[in-house]
This record gives sequence, C-alpha cells and structure tokens, in this order.
Amino acid sequence: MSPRKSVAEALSTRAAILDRSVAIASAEGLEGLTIGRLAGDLGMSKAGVLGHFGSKEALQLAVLARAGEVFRAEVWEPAIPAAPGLARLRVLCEAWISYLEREVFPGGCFFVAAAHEFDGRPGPVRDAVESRFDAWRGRLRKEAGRAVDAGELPERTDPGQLVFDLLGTAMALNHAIQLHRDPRAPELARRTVQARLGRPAAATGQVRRDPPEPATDPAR
Amino acid sequence: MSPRKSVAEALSTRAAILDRSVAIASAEGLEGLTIGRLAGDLGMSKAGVLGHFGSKEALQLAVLARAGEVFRAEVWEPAIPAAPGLARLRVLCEAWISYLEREVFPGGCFFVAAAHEFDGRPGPVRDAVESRFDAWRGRLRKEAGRAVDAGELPERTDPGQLVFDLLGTAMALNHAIQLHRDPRAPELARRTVQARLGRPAAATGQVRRDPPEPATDPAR
DNA sequence: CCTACCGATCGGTAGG
DNA sequence: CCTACCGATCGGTAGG
Repeated sequence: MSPRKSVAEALSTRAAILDRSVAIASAEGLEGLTIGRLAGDLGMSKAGVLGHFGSKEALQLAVLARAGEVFRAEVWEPAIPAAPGLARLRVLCEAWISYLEREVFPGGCFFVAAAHEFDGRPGPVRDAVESRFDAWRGRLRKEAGRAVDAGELPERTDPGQLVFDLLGTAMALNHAIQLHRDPRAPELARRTVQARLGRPAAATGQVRRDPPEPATDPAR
Repeated sequence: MSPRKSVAEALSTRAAILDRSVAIASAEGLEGLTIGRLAGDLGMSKAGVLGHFGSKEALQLAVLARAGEVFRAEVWEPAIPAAPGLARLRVLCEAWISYLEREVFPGGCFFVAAAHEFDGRPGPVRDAVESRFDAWRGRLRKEAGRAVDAGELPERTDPGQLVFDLLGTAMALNHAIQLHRDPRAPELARRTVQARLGRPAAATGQVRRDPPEPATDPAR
C-alpha cells in the first residue's frame, strides 16, 4: 500500500518527519533523537524514515536547518521593518527574549542545547551549529556597529563586547526558564537589555535623543 | 584474582571510576557516560563498575557530587580569605572565570552541560543539578547583598539582577570557549565583571572607596 | 570483582 | 515506503 508515493506526498512525509524530529530533539537532544522512536511516533518503519535522509547525521543536519528556519522567522524577521541600528537591535533582542519566553522550542533554545551537546564532538553537526551562531552574532554585531556609528550608543561602546553580553543574557534567560522554571526571568533579561540599549521611544521607528550610558568601569 | 578486595582498595577503585567518569561525562555528557565504555577504559568488567553504585542513575549522581567537590575547591574556596561583600564577590567571579578559562573540566562547565542535558527530564539527576545551581546562586547573592548593604555597590542595585547577569557572563564565556574556542572571550568576561563590580584596589583585602556606577536605564 | 548471560534498542542494509 | 534482518551496544542480573 505504501511504496511508490508521489513527489508531493514524499515531501509532505519528509516535512512531518522533520517537525516531529525538532520536537523530540528539542527535549531530548539531537543524539537522543533516534530513528526507531521517530518511526514509532510517526507510524512508519525505521527504513522508511531513514530513506528520506540516508543517515542519522544527515537527519541531524536537516533538523538543524529546520530549526534555523523557525529561529529566523521568530527572531530575525520581526526586525526587518525596524530602522537599522539601535532600533533594530532592540527589536531583535525583544524578539529573542520573547522566543525564549514563549518556549517556541519546548526544550528551550535549540541551538544552545545543540552547542553543548556537540561542542566536544568534531564533525559536520558541530560545524553547522557553530556557523549558525557565527551568523547570529554577526547579525547582532552589524546592528550594534551601526548604532555606535550613528551615535545611538556611546562612542566607546565595543560592539563585540555588547554582543557577548547580550548572548550571555539570552543564555541566562534560557537557563532560568528551562532549569528553574523561573517566571521572573524574562523581566530580568529585559532589564539587562534596557540597561545596555535604553528604552525605545513611544512611537515606533522614532530616533532616540538620549543614548544610554555605557556600562563603564568607574574604577579605571 | 580480583574478588575480595579490602575496603581501602574498594574505595580507591571507586575513586578511580569517578575520576574517569567525570572526564568522560565532561566531554560526552552524563548520558553518554556508559558502563561499558567506563569498564573498557578502566580494564574492568561492567559488573565490577556497576557494583560500586548499583545503577547508572546512582553513578550519575555520584559523578555530580564529585564534580561539585572540584567546583567548590576551584571556585568557592579561593574566596574564603577575602573580606565579605564586594571583595569576596570579585574573587568568586575571577575564580569562576579562571575555572572556565583553564578548562578544569575539559568539556567546559560540568553543571551547565548537565543542566542542558537534564532540564527536560524529571528525576533525581535533574533535581541534583538544580539544587547545585540554587546553592551557587545563593552564594553569589549573599555576597552581592552584603556589598549593597555595605555601600560597596550602589544602593539601587538589585542583587538578584546582578547574579542573573553574572550567570549570563559565565555562560557566554563557557560557550565562547567550548564552541568557538575564542581566546579573547575571558578578556570580554573580565571586562563585563569589572563594569558591574569595579576594579579591585591594588592591595588585597583593601576596601574600595569609589563604588561602581549601576548599569542603569538612562531612558527611564 | 569476575564470567556469562538477559531482553531491548541502536544505526543501518538488502531486497523488494 | 515495507519486511526482515545485521552486528554492536545498552543497562542490568545471576551466581560465584
């Protein structure tokens, strides 16, 4: 009954496998995602599942790509309408916090989990995780640099330092939600972002007049 | 030849199992730590390894306890001689950064990795990980509160917010080292800590006169 | 602390 | 996309 499916059916099956895979891997990790469990959940045979990807590693890479599409839609795209520089950086950070707060991936940020799982295991999966982080850091850094160049952030602000700190805020938030289930954590994350980026003006897209103070070292 | 060992020998075998387990689990995770591999590495039988703990879960809990001893010796203990409050908080943060920089656990912070691995899996291991984080956050918060009470940090400083931010800094550092192998990351982490805690006076234990500015929200 | 074993599950393949 | 199978490995137990 089931062999010889049409191309459209095969693509839809593939999409269903990936959606289920993202859900499993979000909670159990990319290594805890097993072909057998996936097949059981989907009412398919293991060979049927594996046939779409060829190997578990290829499945893991496809799952990462799918999770990347979700992250892009949730966090990158909402910032497209915002003005480049500080305004867009603020929208990116708020979308990022919201994405973690709403638990778009039920097990927390997919990429942070994958980074911890694979940072000690050289190979294509590790490389894919690293390059996704590089792309995201680059995105943040570009807007941070624009904000400094435009005088929206203090001239002495180091964009690399700012991005490092924002990554830390997101990781602390992800951790507080996933391990401690702390409902106050998003508020803490928002306060930290406000301390670095200031509070947006009431009207969307409006240029701020008073840039935030740098988090300087007063004892220097 | 091998049964009927003395109590001392059994304890030494147990310690050897735990040391090897910490090394493996640091790189592969607590779930990737398997009895069979452990037995192979140590030249023992699986039953010989398991006999010391009873189950894999009990082994995982013992490994967490062992890793906790290491963290305590590396990060808590160096701060004992420092004066309570800001001075001790600074020593704790520097010991923490140094512990991550030196890769005391070759796979990065054992507890951050375990948190990501188990935050979605209810059970004793998850509970043990969470309670270790609670203890560490409590330790930091106590000194932060003392620093605020003593006027060493601005009166408006929220100790909970500060601890949240410091946890983020440590996580960003751990991530930058383990995934990106970025040698500049410890410098970034130290700058962030300095921005929040100021720079210590030249002489050890000396009380600072000028507390750091708070990372306020200038747009409020 | 060992040998010898258990059922379950792993990723993957052959052949259709 | 299936059935049927492969060798390897998993956590754990029996019995000594």
